[in-house]
Amino acid sequence: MRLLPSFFDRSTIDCCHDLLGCFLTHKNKTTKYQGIITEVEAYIGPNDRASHASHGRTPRTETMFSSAGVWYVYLIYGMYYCLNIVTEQKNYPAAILIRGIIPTKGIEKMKKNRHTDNYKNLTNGPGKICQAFAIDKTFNNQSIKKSNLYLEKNENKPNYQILTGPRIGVDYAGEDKNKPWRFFIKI
DNA sequence: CAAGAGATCATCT
DNA sequence: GATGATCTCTTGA
Repeated sequence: MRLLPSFFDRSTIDCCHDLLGCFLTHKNKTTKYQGIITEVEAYIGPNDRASHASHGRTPRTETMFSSAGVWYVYLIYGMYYCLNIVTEQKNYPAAILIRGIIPTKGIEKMKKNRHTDNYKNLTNGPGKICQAFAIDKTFNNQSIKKSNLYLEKNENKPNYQILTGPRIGVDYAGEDKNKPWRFFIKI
């Protein structure tokens, strides 16, 4: 069952907890990619110095100010894409970065896309996820309701513990770098 | 296994 | 002109 935009129209932290364990799915002409989300990070509000939106509205960050349930995709370090889902009300900039996934479908194509046979190295990082799932900027600002990139509820979520920690790669963010806004499933 | 360097370009100042 | 919500490769213990 596809998650609808309304699922994300609420506290970003709550969304993070509920998003863990759900499926990410991308269906194109040739391949169905799918995996279970195991790690995410929250970027919340105009004053979060780790967030792109802390520098105000710009052409790039405009997506973060959209209403909930659209993809925010951007290029980082000139080489890799990162996939986020926008949360909370319109004009309040917030999103969740998807950082870790366990692949369940399309694994052979993921290996090709990633140029490796190492299963454990397919989707354990935000840039790797986008490469494995063939996600690029064309998905930016698309609604999860209509896009062929979408999220699904997992009816058989196993019991697991959710751990938290500081976000990765945001040393520039001053005090905000210590916020425990990284969430991951204990294996 | 850990640490360091380099790749590479859209975005914003 | 500077920088980054990353990754891979190399080096060395």
